[in-house]
Amino acid sequence: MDVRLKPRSRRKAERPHEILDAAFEEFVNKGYSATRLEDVAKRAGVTKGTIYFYFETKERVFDEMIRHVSRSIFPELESFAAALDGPYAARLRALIVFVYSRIAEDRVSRETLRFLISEGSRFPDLVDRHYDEFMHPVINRFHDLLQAGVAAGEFRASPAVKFTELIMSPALLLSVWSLLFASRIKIDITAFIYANVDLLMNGLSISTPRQA
Amino acid sequence: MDVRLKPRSRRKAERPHEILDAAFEEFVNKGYSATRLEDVAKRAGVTKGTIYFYFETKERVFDEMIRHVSRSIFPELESFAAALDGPYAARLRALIVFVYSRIAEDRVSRETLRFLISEGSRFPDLVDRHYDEFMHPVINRFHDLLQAGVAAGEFRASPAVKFTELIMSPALLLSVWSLLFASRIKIDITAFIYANVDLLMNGLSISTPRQA
Amino acid sequence: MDVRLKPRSRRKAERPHEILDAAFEEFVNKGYSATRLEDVAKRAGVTKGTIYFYFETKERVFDEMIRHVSRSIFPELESFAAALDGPYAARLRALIVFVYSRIAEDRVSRETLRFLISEGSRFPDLVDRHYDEFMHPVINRFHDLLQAGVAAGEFRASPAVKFTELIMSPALLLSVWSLLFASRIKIDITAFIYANVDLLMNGLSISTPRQA
Amino acid sequence: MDVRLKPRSRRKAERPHEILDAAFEEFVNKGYSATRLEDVAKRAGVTKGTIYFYFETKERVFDEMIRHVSRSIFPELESFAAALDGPYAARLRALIVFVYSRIAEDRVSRETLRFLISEGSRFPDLVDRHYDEFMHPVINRFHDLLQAGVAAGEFRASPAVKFTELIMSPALLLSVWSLLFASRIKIDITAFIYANVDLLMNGLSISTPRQA
DNA sequence: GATGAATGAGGCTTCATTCAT
DNA sequence: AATGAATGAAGCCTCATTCAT
Repeated sequence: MDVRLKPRSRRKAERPHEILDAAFEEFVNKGYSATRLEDVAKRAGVTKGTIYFYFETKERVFDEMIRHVSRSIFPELESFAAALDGPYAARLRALIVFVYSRIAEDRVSRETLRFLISEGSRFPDLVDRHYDEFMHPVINRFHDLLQAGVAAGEFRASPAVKFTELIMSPALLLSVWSLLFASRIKIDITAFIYANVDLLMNGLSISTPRQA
Repeated sequence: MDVRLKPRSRRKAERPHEILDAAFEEFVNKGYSATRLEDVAKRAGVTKGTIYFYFETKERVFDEMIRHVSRSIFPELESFAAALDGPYAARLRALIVFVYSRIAEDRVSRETLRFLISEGSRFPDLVDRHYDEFMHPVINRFHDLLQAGVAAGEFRASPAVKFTELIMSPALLLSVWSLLFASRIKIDITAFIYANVDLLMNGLSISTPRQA
Repeated sequence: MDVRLKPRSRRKAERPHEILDAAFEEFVNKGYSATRLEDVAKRAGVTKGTIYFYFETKERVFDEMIRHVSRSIFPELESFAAALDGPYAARLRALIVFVYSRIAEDRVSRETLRFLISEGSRFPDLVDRHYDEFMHPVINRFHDLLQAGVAAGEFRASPAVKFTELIMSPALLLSVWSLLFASRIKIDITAFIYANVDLLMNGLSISTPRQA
Repeated sequence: MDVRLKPRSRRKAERPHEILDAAFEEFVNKGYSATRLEDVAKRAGVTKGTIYFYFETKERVFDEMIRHVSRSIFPELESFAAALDGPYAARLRALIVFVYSRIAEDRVSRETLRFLISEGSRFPDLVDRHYDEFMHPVINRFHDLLQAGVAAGEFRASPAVKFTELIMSPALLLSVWSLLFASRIKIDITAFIYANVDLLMNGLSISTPRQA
């Protein structure tokens, strides 16, 4: 699909997105401060000036880039969680797999985590927003599910129910692992998830006779 | 030990350390690129020129700062692990608590993780080094312990034994949580660890009758 | 005359004037260099491109703006001066009042002086033109009047006759005062002119017995 | 005095002054906005960076440049005025000559006037300061002198006594004239001043029999 | 050893100007 | 005629680095 064939007006409407996509790649590579807007422009196939036609400052480019890319991470969490039925163990397993796919295996989500960690102090409301829009809802879904499972007598009333973050931690580890060692050490994700679920289900099962 | 009492020669010998400590704080606050050596100097109570007397470049300051601060994270891991005895459940619990204290609760370790995530692409051997010196040994110690526990018939032969990272993931989560939301949301660490251990021990116990 | 009622062709013919009027305001506010053509466009209710349809460069806009606004300053000087009659004191007074109204009290004239002073070195022939078209004729009219008054025995042959600029200087002061302190200190212009004329008439009167 | 012979420390102390002197020339030539700090640096024999070592911003350079050069305009006005004695006509003449020398004939004072007119809206407190420190004191001295002369029966109680600015206006005209036409039309300043004083003394003399 | 004045490359940002529509 | 997206030269400012003292 040759870019030159697109009508001018068509291209125009896409410019901001193209710039933000280019910005994502550059910011991922170098971090906020070390990224040169000129390089973003080059990657987007425009010149510096064009960026400033659409965005006021470099900070703004960063901020809107985050909004742009994180747009697609979790729109269906609620509907997915609501649609779950059957035994709670199966629901939990399904939700875990879903979260893995969105958090650990998705490059955008992973790199967004990197931005949060690297640039959080420079963009504090970025962090707030992500807590409110992503972390908190996920934690809540897990929490609801666990509590319902406990109420149904399917899960043990483990203290972990109050720390749902525990459930998510392996997915986060996979994310961080990817950010750090992706190019060095590969992890068999399917097997990892399987092990995760195995350990968790046993940990939540009610018939364990021994002490913690 | 009053600083003013130290003989001049003594103080001089500490200059580089003072600079690296100051560098740690500044790099933590702003990241590598956005940190000005002038601010490092100011915090260390010297002038820019002095930094260049001890270190060749800004990169060098960063690199040596990392070595300096991470020096103290894990010197006793091996001896600690070797000294463990008694039931494997108790050993595992002790090792987990130890790792929490070094990884999740220690500020230096936490911020080092931030550096790895933020500046990893700029300092690739930093990442390698940390994998070799910290990650890998910890994983190995857990792995050995779990295998021994399984061999002793105390732990179930869970697939998680092959993914020891799973065991560490809650501590990592706590670390990342701290890096992101420290100032916003507090977590009761003791209760968190307790929940973590509870879930894990149940997950590893042999008498669970049900499916994964 | 409602703007909306004007036929399109009529409005188009006025575009350049509207742009120049807008340019005047913007250049007054910020000076030549600091004025953005974009702001001129906005004020004129058009876009940047339109300005370039009518004017080749920013310099050209400035230059034509000056011609446009200074068009109206002095067309009637000659006829006004020619129409004067009666005693020379009365003629002089009338001419002074006329000049005040055109130089000191007229905003365009005042701001043109500001342009001459600020941007004179960038637009040298602007200065030449204004000297030839405004300064020189005014000085000449005063000069003729004073000489005629002296010849008629009404005015003293003061050396000031050769420095007619002296006569104009209070009006210039009022102009400059306005440019500088307008928003801060008010001057009662009528009283000022009265004092000016009083002093001048006494200075030119023949019957003064004492030395200068 | 070869610059290279000066000890480094000596030169260092002079740097800010040298920069401000260079800035004066550049700002005079091009105005605030069109002046490039790089040119100021070149003229001062330093590089861009050095300017920023001493001054925070371009605005600051301008502001301190004004303070620097206007430092010397009027320190002795009060003492000069206080030292006047003898007939009031002679005092007035002496004060006028003094003011001419400081306002009309001094290049720094003249160009400062240009700055006030050109950049006044960008540097409003510059205007305030100059009114308070220069305009107002001068006007007051003239006012005191005229009133004393009237009280002593030497001067006519002209309404001009209340508009002392009238007395100063020829000097201002000379200033403005210089700013505009210096390179084109020369004025014989001595003769101009003589004519000014002649006209003024006659205007203030008490024995004028005729009406204003 | 230590200072801090000086440098200059480099990045962010602005804006006069162009041009396809 | 008019638009407004796009360009790119240029200016302000920062800061790693150097070096005379």
